[in-house]
Amino acid sequence: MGRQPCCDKVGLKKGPWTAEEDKKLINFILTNGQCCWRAVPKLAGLLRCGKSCRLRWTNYLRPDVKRGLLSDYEEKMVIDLHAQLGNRWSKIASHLPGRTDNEIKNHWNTHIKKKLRKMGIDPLTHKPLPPPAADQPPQEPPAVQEPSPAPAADQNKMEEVINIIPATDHEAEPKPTSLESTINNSESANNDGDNIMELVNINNDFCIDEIPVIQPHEILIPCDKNSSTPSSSSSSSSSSSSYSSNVLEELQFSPSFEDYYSEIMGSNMWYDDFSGLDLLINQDDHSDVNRDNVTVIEPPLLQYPLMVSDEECWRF
DNA sequence: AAGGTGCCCAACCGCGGAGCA
DNA sequence: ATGCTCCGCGGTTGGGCACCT
Repeated sequence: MGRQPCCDKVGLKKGPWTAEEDKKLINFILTNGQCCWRAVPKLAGLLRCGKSCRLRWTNYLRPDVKRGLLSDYEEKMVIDLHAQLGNRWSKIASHLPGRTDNEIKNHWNTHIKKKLRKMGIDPLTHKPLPPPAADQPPQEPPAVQEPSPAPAADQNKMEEVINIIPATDHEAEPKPTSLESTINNSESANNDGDNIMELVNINNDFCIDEIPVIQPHEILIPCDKNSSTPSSSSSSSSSSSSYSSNVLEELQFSPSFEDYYSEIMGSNMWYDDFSGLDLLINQDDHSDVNRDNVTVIEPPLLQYPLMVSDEECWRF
C-alpha cells in the first residue's frame, strides 16, 4: 500500500520562501514553539506543507544557524567525522554547532569531495585513490559503498590517509587525537594553524563520542555585540542568496519576535545585531581576509564567546 | 552584449524509524 | 503484533548566479 503524502499537496506552494512566509513561520514558532509540524502551516496561515516549514526553520530561520563557508577547522572535522560516520550528515552536523546537515552535505558534495580527490583521496572510502591508468581517462572511482561506519578492517587504512578520529565507543583509554595529526599532515598550510593548534591542545582527547551533541537549549549565542564575537568579527555575507542572507533584517518582526529576542539576549545584545544571521559566520576558509579585503578574525570554533542559553532561552 | 556552461545551494522527495492506539 | 501518523534523514533536483566564449 502506498504511503500517504505528508500533506495534501493540492493548492500548496512550493519553491523559494518569501519574506512574508518567513515572517509568518518565525512569528508562529516563536509564539507557539515547535510542535506538530503538520499543523504549523495551517495554524500559521501558510500554504506550505509541514515538512517544508520544518526544513525552512531548521535549515534557515533558526536563530542559531551559522551561515557562510565552513572554516578550515570545521572542514577538517567534517572530513574526520565523515570517515568515521559515513554519510550521516545529521550526526556530523550535531558535532558542528550552528551547522545544518543540509549545509554540510552541500559543502561536502561541492567542495570537500573535490578537495579530497585533488589530494588523491577517495572521498567515499577515504583511501588513496588508485593512480589513473595511463591509457584510461580519469574516471570516478567504482561505485563503492559509503563507509557507513567504516568497517574495522578499513579503519587502519583510513587512518593512514587522513588520521581519522579514533573510535572510542567502548574504550575508556584515551588515545592521542587524530585531529592534531590531521592538521599537521594537512597539505594546506593555513594561516590559522596557530589557532587550530590551540584548539588541538584544548581538545587533546578529541573524539567524536566525547563531543557533546548540541541541544537546542545549548545553542551558541554571541553574548555581547560589542565584544569580539563571531558576529562582530564577520563583516560580510558569504551567502549567495540575495534575499535570504538578510532575511531577518528584511523582515519586520512582530512585537512578539522583538520581545522574544530582547528578552533572551538582553537589551544590549544580539537583537540589534540581528541584521542577518549570516553575521555569525566564519569567513573564507583559507584566509582571514574576506573577499572584500576586509580583515576579519576567524574565531576558533570552540573559543566562541558563547552564552549557553538555558531553558528559559529556548522554551519551545 | 549575448548565449552557453558549470557551480552552488535551497528546497523537494521518498523512505525508514519512533511512538502510539 | 499490526497499522497508522508524524518526524527526521539522506539523496536529488532545479533555479539562479558567475564565469567563459
